[in-house]
Amino acid sequence: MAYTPPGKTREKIYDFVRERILSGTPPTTRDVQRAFGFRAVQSARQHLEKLVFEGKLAKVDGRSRGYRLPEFGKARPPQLIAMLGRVQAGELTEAMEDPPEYIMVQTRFDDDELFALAVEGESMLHAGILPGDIVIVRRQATASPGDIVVALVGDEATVKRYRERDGRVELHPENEAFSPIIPREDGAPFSLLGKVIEVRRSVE
Amino acid sequence: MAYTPPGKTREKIYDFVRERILSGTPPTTRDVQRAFGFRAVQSARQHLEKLVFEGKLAKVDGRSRGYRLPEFGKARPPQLIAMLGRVQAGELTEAMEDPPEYIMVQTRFDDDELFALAVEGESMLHAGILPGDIVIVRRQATASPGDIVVALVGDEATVKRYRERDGRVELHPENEAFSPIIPREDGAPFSLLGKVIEVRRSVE
DNA sequence: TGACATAACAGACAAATGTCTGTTTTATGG
DNA sequence: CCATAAAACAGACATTTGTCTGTTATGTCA
Repeated sequence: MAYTPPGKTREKIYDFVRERILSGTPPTTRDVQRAFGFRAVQSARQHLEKLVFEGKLAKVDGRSRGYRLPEFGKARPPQLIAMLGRVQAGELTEAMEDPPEYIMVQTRFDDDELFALAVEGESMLHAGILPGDIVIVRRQATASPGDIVVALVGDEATVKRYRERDGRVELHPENEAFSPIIPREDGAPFSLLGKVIEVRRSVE
Repeated sequence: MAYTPPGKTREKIYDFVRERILSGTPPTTRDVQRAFGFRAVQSARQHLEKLVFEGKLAKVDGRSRGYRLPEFGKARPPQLIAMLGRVQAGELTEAMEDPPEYIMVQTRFDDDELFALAVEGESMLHAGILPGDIVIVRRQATASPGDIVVALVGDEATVKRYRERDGRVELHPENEAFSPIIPREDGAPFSLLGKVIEVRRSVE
């Protein structure tokens, strides 16, 4: 390979490795060699080791594909959770849209405690939750007053603020145009699905 | 290893592999072997191959750590972008908090076009953007009317709705308590940093 | 020009890892 | 009980991959 100014090639190698790590698998030394047309493995290795020395990459010695992004060690590991959809027969079921949708999150919870849901109404407008927003929900059967929760009322999933009054559960919207739901009174079957722990909105 | 009912061990192996893939690196066949206490590599391999056959895992033949989550093929690859902070000398600089913070997103843009920012004021309350929210921003020097943008006014980064009136740029808050900013008039140096493409809020 | 640092190359060894063939154990159904 | 299927085991081989030692280019600076 032709000679390049100091650090120039190394930068490109860093970008390459970073990209590969993020897209699923760290490259091998020889992946890097081939990608940059080096005729010697050592050329790739030298750059990689220098990147580790500089702290730009982390590494697990001896293991194949042992390069990491140093940030990953400190950050929470990414989790892939399912987007749920329709409400059927009293239970949220996976929306069977053609490409099953997943969303990547980083929380302190187990990923099988979590699911995601698209918000449909405007009842939580003043809490900054708009129609089309995605809420990340942690499954739990109880909640504390003030929590934003997802509940199944009748066969509809709804996002509301959880309150208690005189020992009774109340689900409050945050929009004057809507009325609170007091589960026992209107007889519809009620169950708490979980608590909202994150809200996301795409505004492209 | 003791005999287990059909499929039981395989489920656990799937969970294990999935976890590993999400946390950065797919396991090797022998990683699985060791993790489950198999005395033969083939035991692990048999399960893994069957998972691939069932479509629960994807695989790159021959390569080390070749197992993948099939969903990853369809989804946008995850991107790690930096959380920016303070505004210094007219430019947004990386907040040097001890563990440099990164956030994982999945967009159709290049990750070096993107940065993230914590919202500070209440000026965009009615657009569903609250103090403490994280906005994902795409760097761009121009915007279309209606876009929510991040602009540098003076030495402060601010999130506003982009408008044009009589050919002049106006930055509108979405909260009656605040007034629009008309850049040229008040003399403060102004520059458009980018457009908000995603809003996130943690409500734990 | 010559010392020096970095980049790149050559070739090799050893460990890690994917893969294969065949056997043994355990549960299930007729 | 026997046939069958799945689970688990044994042992081995080939490729991939990490690592090492030493050498040759190419640019920088005094």
